[in-house]
Amino acid sequence: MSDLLERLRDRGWRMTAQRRVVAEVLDGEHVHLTADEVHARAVVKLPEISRATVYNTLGELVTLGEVLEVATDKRAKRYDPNAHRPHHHLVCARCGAIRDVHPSGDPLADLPASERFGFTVSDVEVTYRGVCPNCSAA
Amino acid sequence: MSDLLERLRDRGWRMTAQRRVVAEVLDGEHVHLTADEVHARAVVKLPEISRATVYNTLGELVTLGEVLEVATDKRAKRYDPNAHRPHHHLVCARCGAIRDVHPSGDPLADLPASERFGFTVSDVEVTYRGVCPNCSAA
DNA sequence: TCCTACAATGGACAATGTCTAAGTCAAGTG
DNA sequence: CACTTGACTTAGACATTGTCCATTGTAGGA
Repeated sequence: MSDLLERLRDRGWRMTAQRRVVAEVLDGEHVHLTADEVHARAVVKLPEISRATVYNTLGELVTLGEVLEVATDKRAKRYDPNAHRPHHHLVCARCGAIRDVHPSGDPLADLPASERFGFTVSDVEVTYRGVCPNCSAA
Repeated sequence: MSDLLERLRDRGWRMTAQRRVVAEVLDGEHVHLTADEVHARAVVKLPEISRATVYNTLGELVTLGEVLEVATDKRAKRYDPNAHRPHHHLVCARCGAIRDVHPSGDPLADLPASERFGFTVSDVEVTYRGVCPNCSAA
């Protein structure tokens, strides 16, 4: 993740304690936090960080393509730091747990020209839904 | 769509003017309204209908499987009355226009057991993103 | 027609996200 | 190293979307 900080500095990002903390919080695999969850964790490391800054920083990271917004949850946006390895998501319909998954095949190729309605299609987001082992056991 | 009203009556739904209006508003192809858009259109036909009733009715229609919630928009839930014909969505990244599309192939089959992490996978939602003809012309 | 359970209402509340004005500070410059 | 400047942060007001509840209304059966 320090790679990330490097890349951002190279792109002219001013490096502040707040931004560093947000980047740290987002580090890891299978991380899919909402903005408020990011804020909650950031506050632990840097108590005076404000909500607005977290929202701003997340927005910038998304614009820069370093973090993805995913819509697995219909309430709040979630942020996925794993932006450089293409993947999709598997969501538990009961507890909301999210895993990154890598389906075989290319869904983009599955959309014939006749179904594109003149759109220039550039991206696909696939969300699998089901019940996770924990929840199906209970 | 009157089929819908029939089906609902058969299931013991009490038929009220409000519910009829909500069902009418949702009639059609490529309809993907937010709850507040549904409310706005319902008010035209029945001025005293309340927001709460629209939300309740939409929630019931979803529970009954007559309408789908789709997460193409990251702000608000959208409601898709085309619940009985499986399909996916193509969204314009600029103007937000949404089309129903029917990709070939079955994305469910593309998720190998090794990528299921013990989940019982039951459903897939595919969202294609791109730029629609109108927006790319501009 | 009358009853009653179910539905609708409206307004308070909650959750998520956006904006602004004012203060603060990172980092380049001399 | 101190200075300067414009980008960054802050707190809190505001906006949007969604939920809840107590009260009032009404669909549809007896």
